[in-house]
Amino acid sequence: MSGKTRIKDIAFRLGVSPATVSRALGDTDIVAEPTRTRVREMARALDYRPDVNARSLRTRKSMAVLLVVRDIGNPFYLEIVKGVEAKARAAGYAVLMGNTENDAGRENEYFNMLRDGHADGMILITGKLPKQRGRTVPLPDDLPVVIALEVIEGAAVPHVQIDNRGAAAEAVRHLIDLGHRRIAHISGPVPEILSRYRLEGYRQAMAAADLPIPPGYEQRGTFLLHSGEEACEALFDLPDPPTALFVANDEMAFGAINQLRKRRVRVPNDVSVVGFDDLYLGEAFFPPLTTVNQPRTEIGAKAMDILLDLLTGEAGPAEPVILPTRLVVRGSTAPPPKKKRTKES
Amino acid sequence: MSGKTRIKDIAFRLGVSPATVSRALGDTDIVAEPTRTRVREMARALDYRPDVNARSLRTRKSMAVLLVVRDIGNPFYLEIVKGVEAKARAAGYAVLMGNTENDAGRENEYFNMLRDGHADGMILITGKLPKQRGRTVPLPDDLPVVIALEVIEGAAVPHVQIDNRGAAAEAVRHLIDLGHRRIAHISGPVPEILSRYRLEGYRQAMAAADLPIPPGYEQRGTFLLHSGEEACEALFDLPDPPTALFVANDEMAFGAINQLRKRRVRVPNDVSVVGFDDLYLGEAFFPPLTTVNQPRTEIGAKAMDILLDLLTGEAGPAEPVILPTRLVVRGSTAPPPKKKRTKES
DNA sequence: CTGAAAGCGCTAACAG
DNA sequence: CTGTTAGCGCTTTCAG
Repeated sequence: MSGKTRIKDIAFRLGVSPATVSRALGDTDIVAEPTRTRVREMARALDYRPDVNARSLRTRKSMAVLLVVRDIGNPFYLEIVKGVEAKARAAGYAVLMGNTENDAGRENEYFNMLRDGHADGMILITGKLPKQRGRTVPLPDDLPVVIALEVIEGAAVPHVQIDNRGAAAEAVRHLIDLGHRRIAHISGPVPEILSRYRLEGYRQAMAAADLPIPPGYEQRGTFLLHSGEEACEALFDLPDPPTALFVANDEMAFGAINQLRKRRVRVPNDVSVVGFDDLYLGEAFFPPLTTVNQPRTEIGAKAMDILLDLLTGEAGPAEPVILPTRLVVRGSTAPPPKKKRTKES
Repeated sequence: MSGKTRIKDIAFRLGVSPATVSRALGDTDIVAEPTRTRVREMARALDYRPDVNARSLRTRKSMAVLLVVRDIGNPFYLEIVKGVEAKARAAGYAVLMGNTENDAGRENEYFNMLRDGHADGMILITGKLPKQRGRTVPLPDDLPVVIALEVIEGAAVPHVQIDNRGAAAEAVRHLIDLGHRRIAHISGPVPEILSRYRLEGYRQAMAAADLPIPPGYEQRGTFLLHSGEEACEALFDLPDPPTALFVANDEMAFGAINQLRKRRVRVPNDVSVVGFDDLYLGEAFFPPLTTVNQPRTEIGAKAMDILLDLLTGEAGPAEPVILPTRLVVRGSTAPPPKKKRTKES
């Protein structure tokens, strides 16, 4: 009824000092057992909740971490978020989600929240370091920031990532093992480092098997559904179209398969497709998508573990932490068709 | 270098009082123009950021709102989040995301964040009011809470929702108009009110067309992919299986179509399927899913608008706000097959 | 073991 | 228009 319960209300009713109440409520300090229980019972009876702002102001820590993603609308991030959340709450931290929409201004804004007391540390899944006045500032070594999933080259900040190059190569090798020789790649936006790594993995695997990459076999996409369709269209307008596609993410792979269906090209009978990410709905897709699974929950959990270390003054890992991926073979890949396919509309 | 810049640093360098700095930085107050600019320039030069905790402690408002969803892992919520976010940031509010996992304890926890100063108001997308000590507490009328998407019956709290019953009926009517007579329904978990509304819409449309609902034609699912498969299995083990399915959400519809494919039942040639939600990937699915589109961004935006009103002391709408849905006809629905299908494994 | 007192950084009265 | 003063609610010395 009468507004909110404060520490002094409890203190007053019990005839003790506010300081004693504060101590009795905290875990650390030593308060005489009878007092301690009386305080706790009263606090519970009055439904007392400490004011976070007062506490944070005093202790200079917010007990919150910031999780900044590029696009909260991308289902891909969801499990990472869960991994972070689970660890965070276990350690008593709240998780604040930030959504940059790839906008430099907003990235900066979240970065500032570290300084204005909103959060104590941050996990970045954006592939960019915030800029100050247009130029990237070198992060102080002790700033509690962890990069997850993405890679920021040259940043002296702990990284949790996967071996994108190796995983891509493995995916391509799967196609090669199946007997494919004409394998094309639909990449993500090339300025982005993850796209480059996956592209490199593709080239590496092709080179290792002495397979040529004909002109036009490297299509550049945007990671979005429709760009998979477009890239696929370009690929199959080629005089000598591929028999297999390694696509840099699942979403574009769905788009590509869709396009193939429109052209009455059968997957996997005529053309095999491998994706990357292992999205939840990949299973329900037809055909079920062969793809590279990323350990998303673990990436989130590991990143939070490291952040927690940073927050308690421990040093982060000197080397990037690499988590293992797994090629999930489902129904979108098969050996190439026996007879040589010729150009047909 | 020397820790963080505070108001008094600026004041000291400029030879003015902290109060003047505070006023000069705020929009409202009147400060002599020269002072005002000098303060602002100095603040910018020192890269000053006001401490949110101190400010919140003093002003008793956090300028943050809480957005609580049932499962952050569900892509369905994403656009709602965006709608909320856009409005919130335009009004200077930060959005804190809460994730309940359907856990009563966690729902409560977020609710408490309203009282401990974390946030000033909240948008609930959980279908449940938080409980205190096991029982639902009636929310004070003036508590800044808005329910979006879900419905909590009997709660005197502003609602932003869609007409689930009407939208479901429209979907079923589409099937009826196509010529279907044997139409089954896969519902969500029935304790949930949204599932009930959609179920009612189905029954209503069937009744209005004088169509019977044979035993077994109402299957209960969980809104999850595999439950769509299972329900579909049960349906097509029936002696007289349906020629059309109205499924309470897209995810289960994907599962159902998958199951149908395994049984070599063609969609939409043999059986038509309508979903509900219009998930992003529904387009890429094969066949492209006919479904009910919910105006998700608008739901989020409208909910935030109302919350903003509540936060400024205005009254919320007395009646629930109903936003229009739209039946999106794509490729998963068609007239029923001409010849009567007989039972076949 | 407990109380008194100070102070985190900010803004809002209240004077001037 | 600006400075002084007080205080938001909490934790933490420092005494006792």
